[in-house]
Amino acid sequence: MNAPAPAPLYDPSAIELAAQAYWAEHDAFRVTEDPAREKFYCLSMFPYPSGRLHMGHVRNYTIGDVMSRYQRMKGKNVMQPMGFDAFGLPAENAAIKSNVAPAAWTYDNMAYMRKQLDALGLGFDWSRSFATCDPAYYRWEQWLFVQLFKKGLVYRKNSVVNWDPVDHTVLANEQVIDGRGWRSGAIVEQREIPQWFLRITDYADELVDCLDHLPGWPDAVKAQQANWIGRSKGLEIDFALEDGSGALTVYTTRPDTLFGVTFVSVAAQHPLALAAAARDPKVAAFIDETRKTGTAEATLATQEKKGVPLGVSVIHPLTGEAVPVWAANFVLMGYGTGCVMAVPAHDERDWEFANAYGLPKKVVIAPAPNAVPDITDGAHTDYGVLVHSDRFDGLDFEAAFVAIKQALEAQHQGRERINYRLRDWGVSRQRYWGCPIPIIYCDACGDVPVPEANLPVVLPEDLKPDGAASPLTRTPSFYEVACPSCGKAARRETDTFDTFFESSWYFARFACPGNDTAMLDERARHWLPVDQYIGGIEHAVLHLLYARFFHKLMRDVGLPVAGDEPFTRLLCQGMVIAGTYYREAADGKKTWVNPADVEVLTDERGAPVSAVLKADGQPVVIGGREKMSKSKNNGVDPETMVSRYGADAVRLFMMFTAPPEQSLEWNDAGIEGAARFLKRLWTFTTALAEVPALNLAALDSTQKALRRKVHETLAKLDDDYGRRQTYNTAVAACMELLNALMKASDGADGQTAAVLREGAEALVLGLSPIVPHISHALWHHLGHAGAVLDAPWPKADPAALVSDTVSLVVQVNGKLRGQIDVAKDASQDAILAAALADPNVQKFLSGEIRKKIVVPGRLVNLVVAT
RNA sequence: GCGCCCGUGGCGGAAUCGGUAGACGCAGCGGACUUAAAAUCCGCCGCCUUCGGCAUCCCGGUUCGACUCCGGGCGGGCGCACCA
Repeated sequence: MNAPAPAPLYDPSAIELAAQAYWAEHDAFRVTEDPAREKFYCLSMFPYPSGRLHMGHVRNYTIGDVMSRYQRMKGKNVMQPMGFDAFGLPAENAAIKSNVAPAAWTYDNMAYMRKQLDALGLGFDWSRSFATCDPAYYRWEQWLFVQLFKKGLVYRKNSVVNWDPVDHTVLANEQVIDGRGWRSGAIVEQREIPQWFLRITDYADELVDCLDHLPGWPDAVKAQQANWIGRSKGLEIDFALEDGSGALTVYTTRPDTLFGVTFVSVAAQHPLALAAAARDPKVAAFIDETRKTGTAEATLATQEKKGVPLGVSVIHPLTGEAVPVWAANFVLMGYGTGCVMAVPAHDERDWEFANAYGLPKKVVIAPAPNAVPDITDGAHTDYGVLVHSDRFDGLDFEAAFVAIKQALEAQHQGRERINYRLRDWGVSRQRYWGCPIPIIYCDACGDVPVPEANLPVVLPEDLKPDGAASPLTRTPSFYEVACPSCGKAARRETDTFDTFFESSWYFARFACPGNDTAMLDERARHWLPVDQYIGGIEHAVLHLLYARFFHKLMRDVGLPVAGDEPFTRLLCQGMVIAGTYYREAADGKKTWVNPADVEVLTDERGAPVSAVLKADGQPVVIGGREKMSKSKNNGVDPETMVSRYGADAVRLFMMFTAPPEQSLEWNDAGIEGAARFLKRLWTFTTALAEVPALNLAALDSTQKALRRKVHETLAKLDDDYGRRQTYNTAVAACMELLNALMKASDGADGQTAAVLREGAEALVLGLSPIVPHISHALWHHLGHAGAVLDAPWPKADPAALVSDTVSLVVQVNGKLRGQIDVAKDASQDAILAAALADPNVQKFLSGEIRKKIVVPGRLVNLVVAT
């Protein structure tokens, strides 16, 4: 090998700036539709512009960037866009706290975060970017809302909000702390006001059924969504009121237990309970009590079962018996019909309730025809066969469901019904910094949608929220309008959309930048669905369900979206966690200290024994590993890490330390290890000089083995990047290969040097999606003119993978006793002969060999009598 | 309570279809270089030990063979939370 020219030292910041400048200069990530190439749409959940990126963002976007760069090298036409989810409460809070306009605050934050994203080397097509607070964006969701209005998919009804009586404002749930307003400290009231709803329940069946056709989604997310939608099949059954004044309709999924009904329970807010309250002060008192506890949801589930008899009875539809009606605190007014038939023998809640009030229990389900279930300690809720149920005795659940349904239908007292836990989506928010709802209220014409020609309804950006009611409600120039229909004075809606509205369709708009005449165009059909979506598991239900819903809505109003589902493959990355450290004051108050300020002391094995604060050398308590957060003071700032170690090291550490969907523990020593590896890669690759051409015929067995390692690594990389999406094992394989190459590089010349060079190229190409900057520089070092991001993905040479001999393990009774090398096409007999000849194996072959198992390419297991 | 997921060295993790448990990295220990330190390089590194034995939360099962499959426990995490 020629004496290498003195190589420049690895200088991450210089290399990274140069690579980023190259990408910017060449507009390297801008894409357009290309019918000749397969498209790949890779999307990471866009951020709220809070001001600074946190490690969770870095992890999310690194994963997306790695996938994008890999697919690009595989020849796909990759679109990876990025934008900002720019409406929301923090901007209003900042406005109140620092007296800055929400718009200015938001745009400043976006500019800063854009710089941070670029410094990480993320390959976004910024020409497609937008902020959702731009009227050019939100006008189209107003337009969609108007279309849905016309189709009857939106409606207005009264709904409860958290009302702060001091600030005269509606509070979001997270602004209510222990039942009090976050700023005023006033006790929050529940108030009913009219709000807009989207009929997501019309799509409940499709939303749950389509889950079965999403093989690329994690099961956990699909399970959560199905759970959330909560579809159940049951019967509505009418119980006639004894006084002949009508009927009480209950919903049940267990009509097989109908003969076990001993009373009927209604919600405290049920009309029948309210009517009884007028006559009976005890009922009135009960209703009052439930209203007070009604707010604290967490206690609701565990609270004691309470109720009060209403003094009315209903007639059992099949037995004709009279059963009493009770009001009960555990019956939900908002689900089903607000009343349920009570079967204490076979329902836990009814069992508890009946026990508390001494109501009878009738067993009507048994595990077997002659068995008697034990209900002394609780209800028997399993399915079984019917007993004490007249002509239905002996039937199982399914048969009883059908038979009882038919019996009730015949007397017009029952019908099958599907129920959902899912409620319609309330989209009204009494907030300033959001998209205005495009409706005008006219005394003469009612609720009138803003005509399409008048869209967008622009949010005035010069208003300043002060924590009280939305400034829109105090801005006549905004809300005083003429009715679009009759021209008379009317009032504009001052509520804005839930911010989930914006994030429910942004994925589609990325395909259609610049279109100011339509929400979407044919380009959406080209790019959709998103091939790979990446984001946090915290969005498993709401965001992902709403986005699926919007995709179907856009489809049904005739917009050019492709397919029924927006996201083909979904990856939910794990949290970024870090150790926590604290000191506890005498009063039990904990002061959390940042991990960066702590020194951990270990025993001689390396196990941590104690920790001290660097500043004063005094001990701190070692807490658990938890999600990075302000409250636990265990956050690590990405920008600091990038300036200290370089973006490549940060990216490498994040991809190497854990598989993407698992939680990732940040530790400073770990990222130093990542930086060390990059330094080694740099030193090794830059030291390679001109080498002779690779001559496969001239390779000796050592050189062949080294070359096999190179190509085995390539084969593994493709599998890890593509099918498995386990970047941690891909990096490990590269580290292993670099170790092997460096071991072989001492005084290497001739064909060994040629193999080393081939290995270096494999490493640079194979690592380039993860560490794009150093790869960009090293690719040029290796003499290539083009950019590594445009190089084709390396393929393993099948010829390099074949070996003349294979190494087999020899077991005796399943225990490892020896190792043999045999020809790769050796016969079973030859393999066995070699195994039996091994001296160590022979030591364990005292008895008769009962069985000989040969697994080709793997092992030999000899079973002897013991 | 119901649903989902997970338990492997001091630590993060690997073992992809039931076939060498602990790859790769961190931490630690020993050494080289150095006046010294940092950086770098080399070696050791599950536990008990002499051959060897024991080890993937515990107990059982299937199998020639189980981290992997099945049953039952224990522990942890996440989601939903009286949805009839």
